[in-house]
Amino acid sequence: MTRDEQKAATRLRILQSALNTFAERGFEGAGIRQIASDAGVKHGLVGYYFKDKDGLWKAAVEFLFERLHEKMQMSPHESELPAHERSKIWLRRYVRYCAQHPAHARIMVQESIRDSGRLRWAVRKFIKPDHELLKQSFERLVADGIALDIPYHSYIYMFTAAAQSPFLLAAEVRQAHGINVTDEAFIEAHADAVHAVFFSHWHPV
Amino acid sequence: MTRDEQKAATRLRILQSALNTFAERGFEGAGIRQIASDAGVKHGLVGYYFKDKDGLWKAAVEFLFERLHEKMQMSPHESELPAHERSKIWLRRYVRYCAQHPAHARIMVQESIRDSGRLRWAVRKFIKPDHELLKQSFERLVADGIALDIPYHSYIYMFTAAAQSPFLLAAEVRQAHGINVTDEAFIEAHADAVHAVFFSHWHPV
DNA sequence: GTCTATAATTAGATAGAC
DNA sequence: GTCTATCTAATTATAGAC
Repeated sequence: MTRDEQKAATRLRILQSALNTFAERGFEGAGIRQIASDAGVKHGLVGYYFKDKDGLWKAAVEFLFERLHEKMQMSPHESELPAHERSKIWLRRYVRYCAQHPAHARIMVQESIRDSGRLRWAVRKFIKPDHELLKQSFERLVADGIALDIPYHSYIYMFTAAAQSPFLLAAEVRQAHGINVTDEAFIEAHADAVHAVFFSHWHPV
Repeated sequence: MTRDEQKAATRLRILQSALNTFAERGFEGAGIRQIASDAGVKHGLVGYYFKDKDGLWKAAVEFLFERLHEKMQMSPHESELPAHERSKIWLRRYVRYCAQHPAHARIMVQESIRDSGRLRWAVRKFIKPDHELLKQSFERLVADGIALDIPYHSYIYMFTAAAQSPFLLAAEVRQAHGINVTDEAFIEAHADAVHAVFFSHWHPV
């Protein structure tokens, strides 16, 4: 491994550790010492890579959204499918993403509760652009009679919350219902359930 | 005011302050000094009323669920309405509760992310019993063809998340969409949207 | 009941050794 | 690049004054 690769690897280990810790304990609850220790480095090194706690948080969130965009990308083939097929594929992919990367929703939900400068940064850089795209997709689905004609902001927040919820709250689901939400069977069943609620109004003839 | 009333009033001020602070910053992020100062007392007094931070959190959560149960109670008259009317009333009442008391979802969501001993306590004492009742109601609605026949745990988490979401994430909704979710018009519109998505499958003849 | 004072930890940030 | 040492500030909890 070259020096640059070593450096990138160390940076990434800190970042992954930060993702988990911010997700589990929120910004204020997360400790730089804990994050560093989980990554196998000393706390002083975090400052070298990310300047301060804010910088670390922003880098972690940047990582999350870039990965989300990668994972949600449609292939050229898929992009040409009819709208109801496309949204079905998109939905399953999103539910699967929520199941595999629960830290994303955990970090963003906690920060959206907090109303911080960090949230303002994330809204401008990621949330607003993403919601703008979602709005356009949603409006096409409404025009095609696939999605219900309700206010798009209610739709966006209901849909994403419904898809994320069991994975966001995995600990509660396990304790209250004995369900392991990382089971493949549960993920599939939940994706089906989200589809039934949000898209079953439209039945192709 | 009698001594006992004074005492109860002071306890309540601390409790309210704790609700807001735990909601905004999570358990670890919340500071007893901040809570005490917002309540107009010195931090030492918190220990007198609630022993320690854990005791304060549990008292706050107890307060939340007792208020929820009060507010969601059906009148004898309402209890005799047909199922689809009853669920409609229940839904609007729940959305309104989420709008008026966002601290409830904010505290519980953050704690359900954390997987703590506090969560175990809340699951046993409040969440499991509540979900058991929800399950029974849901199964009746499915039998009557009012609710979709999907796994009840997916239904519970989707429904509650969809109802709570814009109020849970009020800061994000305001920053990203310029919407004040405490507006009466928004609350009504969101309740309509939740109803359309989760109950419009059934049309009375 | 309420506050003051303090003990024991812990936090984030940074300067400097290697 | 990585770590050690340290500074300052903030934390929870509690003992004791009033």
